[in-house]
Amino acid sequence: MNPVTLTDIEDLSGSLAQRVYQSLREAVLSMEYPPGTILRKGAICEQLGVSRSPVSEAIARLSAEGLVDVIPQSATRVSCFSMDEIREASFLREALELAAVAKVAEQRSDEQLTQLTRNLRLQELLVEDRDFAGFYKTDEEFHALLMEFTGFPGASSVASNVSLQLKRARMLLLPEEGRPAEAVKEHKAIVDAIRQSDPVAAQAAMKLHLGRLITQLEPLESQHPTFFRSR
Amino acid sequence: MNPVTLTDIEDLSGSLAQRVYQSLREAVLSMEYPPGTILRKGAICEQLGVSRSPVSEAIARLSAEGLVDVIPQSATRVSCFSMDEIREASFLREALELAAVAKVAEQRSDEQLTQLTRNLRLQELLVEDRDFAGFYKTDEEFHALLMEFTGFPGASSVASNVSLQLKRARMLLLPEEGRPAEAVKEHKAIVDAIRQSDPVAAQAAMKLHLGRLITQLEPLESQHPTFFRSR
DNA sequence: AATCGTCAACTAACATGTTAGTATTCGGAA
DNA sequence: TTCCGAATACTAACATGTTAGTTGACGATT
Repeated sequence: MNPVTLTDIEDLSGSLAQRVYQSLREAVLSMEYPPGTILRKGAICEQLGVSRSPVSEAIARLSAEGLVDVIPQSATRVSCFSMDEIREASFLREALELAAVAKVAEQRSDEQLTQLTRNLRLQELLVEDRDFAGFYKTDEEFHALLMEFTGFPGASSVASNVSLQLKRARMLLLPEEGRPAEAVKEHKAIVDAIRQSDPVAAQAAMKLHLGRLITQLEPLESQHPTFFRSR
Repeated sequence: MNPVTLTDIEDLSGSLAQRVYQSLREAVLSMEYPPGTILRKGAICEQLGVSRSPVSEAIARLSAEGLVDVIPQSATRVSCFSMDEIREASFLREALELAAVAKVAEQRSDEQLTQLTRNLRLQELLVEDRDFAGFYKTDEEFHALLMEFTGFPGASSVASNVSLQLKRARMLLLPEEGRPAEAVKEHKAIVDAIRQSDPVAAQAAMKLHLGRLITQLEPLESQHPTFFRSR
């Protein structure tokens, strides 16, 4: 009865376990598997045409990231949101992005500034075209670029790991009228501060920007109570 | 020929895989398995009296954390240090701890302040007794307390994960004469700022303190070239 | 009708068998 | 002696068999 909602692992690269992991992770983050969904190893094996070994490894990694809860000897289900966790993720993300943006403002190269500006222009275009999916993607690229420009290649992945729950919760947010345009303005303020090599201003602009997201997220708990756990 | 250097998994709790993971992780972090050591699944299975499944899962987790490098179809070895990675870890740790200490300074309870003060006194005692192992442990507890007091239970584990390489590299540092005493003073400055609810001063004190560690770590690359990879 | 205990079905966890890719060694040719 | 290549031994990766713990349903008892 359930349609095949997993991206085919044939399209991915790496070990089997790696591909299964990516496929499952994508399904969880995109809310194709909404919180509470029970993951059946057997079904996944059948669906992807692999044995349980790579599936187990994939699930173990998802569990370590907090995307699924595995109930010993019983079942494993897609983890529910908790507003506490979302606030925590927001706090950690802010800590990392503030440090990054300050460092970038201090040491940016012209080439890096150009890349940020180019990304910014793309954002404007996509908002004009009302291509919100494209905008989301470019938005995330913007933040990833900033982390990369710190000169620490792993910083980007740490930040995105820490923000996983935010990314997933954000999927519940319908693009609110006018919000993407505002986000672009805030991004612009950040880039302006970086252009002027002003770390303090860059941090302030980033803080403002990130604060908007958590504000948008807060009402979700009452709007989608089934996706949240009380605790 | 090799003596049994793994802590017995009997002493640990949780699933087999979890226990194996803890045992291996401890061995890597304590430098009992120095960088470059080749991990043989077969030997580990024999030594711990378990099958390859839990060992594989444990190694997969260590690999995800960057503590071991697994060479596909060939071998898995304890990862070498790289000064770039250590600088990166230091940057990320600083970002998190600065955010944490500011938040704690703003919202601390008296009970929390008491706990910090108590930890501080313990540090003084241990340094007086020249119990450096005990001091290291209490030092880490100090930083863990600060992360906990943010009110975000996961923040502590994120911070310690990010600092794994720092923790391991620190093992190479012989307790330098007078350094622990200085560290206690720096900790005291941090707690003083928290006592006065002064986030800015707390951040400054923390930044100074964390800066000392990376300064101590820098010379290691030339002192222990075999433990570092060039790249 | 409600509750409790038993049992059957299902799942993760663990053990073990199999495959395929890598590295090393050893022998032969230059 | 040196260099190259084939064969072998070893490893992680994958598949599959087995165990044990949990859940839910069903029936007996009150």
